[in-house]
Amino acid sequence: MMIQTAISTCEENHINEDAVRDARDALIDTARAGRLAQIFAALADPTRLRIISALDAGELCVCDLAAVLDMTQSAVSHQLRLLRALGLVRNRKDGRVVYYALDDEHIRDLFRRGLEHITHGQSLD
Amino acid sequence: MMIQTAISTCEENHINEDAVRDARDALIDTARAGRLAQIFAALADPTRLRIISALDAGELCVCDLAAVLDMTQSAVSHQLRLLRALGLVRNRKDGRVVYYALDDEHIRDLFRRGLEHITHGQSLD
DNA sequence: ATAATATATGAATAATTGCTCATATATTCA
DNA sequence: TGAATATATGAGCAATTATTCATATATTAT
Repeated sequence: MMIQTAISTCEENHINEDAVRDARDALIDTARAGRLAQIFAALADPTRLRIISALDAGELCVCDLAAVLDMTQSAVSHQLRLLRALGLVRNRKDGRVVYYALDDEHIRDLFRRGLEHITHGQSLD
Repeated sequence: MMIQTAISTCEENHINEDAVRDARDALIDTARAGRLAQIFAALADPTRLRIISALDAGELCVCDLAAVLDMTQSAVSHQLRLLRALGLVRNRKDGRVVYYALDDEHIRDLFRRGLEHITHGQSLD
């Protein structure tokens, strides 16, 4: 007579071995998780999203960007530095004016898709 | 003889009026920016991304999820509460066991696209 | 060279956040 | 009912972060 091995506590034997196995296969490693989180983190701030939306229309110099966003030049510059460090924007210099533009189609895609999600409730592809 | 009006300082007249106009049109309002930021913020943490990746394989109870992630049940529970508050996961209760599953195809899509971005350098659509 | 202007950046601060620890709640079992 | 187990959650702490303020750097114009 076969008695089913007691799955005593979750800690020891898990509640569902199969599900755990599947999950372990699907689980992304911490390195990937970290890099991915960093990308999404770049989009996880209202100011940066507004910057990205503004630049989505074309390049803009820092001063004009600050005017459009109605923010301090300093604050905008700080965020631009961050976005540049992450490779999301590029800049070109013309005299003492520095123009910024979006430089990552993937991010632009994520941004637009997120925006779709916000605006038209449901509409995937 | 027509003398071009001096665009004195950026503060007053902007450096490029046209670009500013376009940017103003494209600029998303702060309400949208806030909501969108919140969505991306949900994906801006390695732990939450690992949770999402694990649940992408199917539902899992809290305890098994904690085991898979090698994290405290408490920490996992806290993150699950956050994800649930944002509508990213749903849960069903079976006795004293609570199973969690992904509940937002848009987020799942964003997650997978972000992951693609990470893994295969360039590959949009 | 000096003044003016556009941008960058270090330091400081306030707010947010992810985790731990302790404990509460809920459910099953004896 | 009481003990055991799965999950939830409040408080506290350490780390991160977005902004401001002051100031530095770079470029143009006088």
